[in-house]
Amino acid sequence: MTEPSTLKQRSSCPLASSLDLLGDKWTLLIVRDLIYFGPSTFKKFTQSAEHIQTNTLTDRLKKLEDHGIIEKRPYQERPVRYEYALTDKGLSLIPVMKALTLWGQKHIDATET
Amino acid sequence: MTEPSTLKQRSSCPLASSLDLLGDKWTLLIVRDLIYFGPSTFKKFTQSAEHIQTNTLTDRLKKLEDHGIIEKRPYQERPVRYEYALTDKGLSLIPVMKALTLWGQKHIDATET
DNA sequence: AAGGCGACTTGTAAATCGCAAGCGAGTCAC
DNA sequence: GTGACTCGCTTGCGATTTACAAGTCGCCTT
Repeated sequence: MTEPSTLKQRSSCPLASSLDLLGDKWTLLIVRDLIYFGPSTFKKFTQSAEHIQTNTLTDRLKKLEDHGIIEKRPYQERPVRYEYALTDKGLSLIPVMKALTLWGQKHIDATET
Repeated sequence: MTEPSTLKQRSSCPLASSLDLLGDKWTLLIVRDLIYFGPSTFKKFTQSAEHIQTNTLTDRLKKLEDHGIIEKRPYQERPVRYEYALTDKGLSLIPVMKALTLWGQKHIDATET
């Protein structure tokens, strides 16, 4: 058992605090998959176009779960299989995702919707 | 002279591409300072609450400039002093910042506006 | 009994980061 | 005209994080 991760906040600025939690190249991609395709498994995440590595995925899933953005639940027994799904807190990230997606479409070349 | 940085895109997803450019803990904080306080100098960036290191700052300023989000310009001669300011492309990040700031205010403790 | 699958864990090398220190051009005080 | 000071960086180095590859464990299928 690993201990739950606490958020190291660099300042009391809400933007900085958001970045402390979400500010990396992978976290929001996991959220994206959950928004677009619904609940997903460990395996499915690794098969998305960007090919996240398994150790990074483990780390991000744990962080997201520790902060109540996703929840992990078994969806079958024998064999136990898990899926990850967005919580309400996770769903509230949709506006953030939308803003970033729109900006990317408008300002970065070679993007498709 | 260092060569201009090109954007390494992991996929054609606009969200992923945005994260390729903006997805780290520092880049958007630089943009925040520019939005809140207007054009700023190298020194002033290092004095913000989160205390960015100078080598990281140099790297991010260059990246932002290379991608047309900020521009560097001398604001005085003798001695030459530089300031960094948002371009139109940079200003178009305001909705992204707003979304992230709102989310932080609502969902992360110990944040102040 | 052999092999496969899902969900991770481990090992290692490479890249990035934080922190401290130094540098070079220009200015000012004396 | 020499020493101190400021701004805008650059350099060195150890620590943390990441990428890539491989291995593990429990369960299931054949």
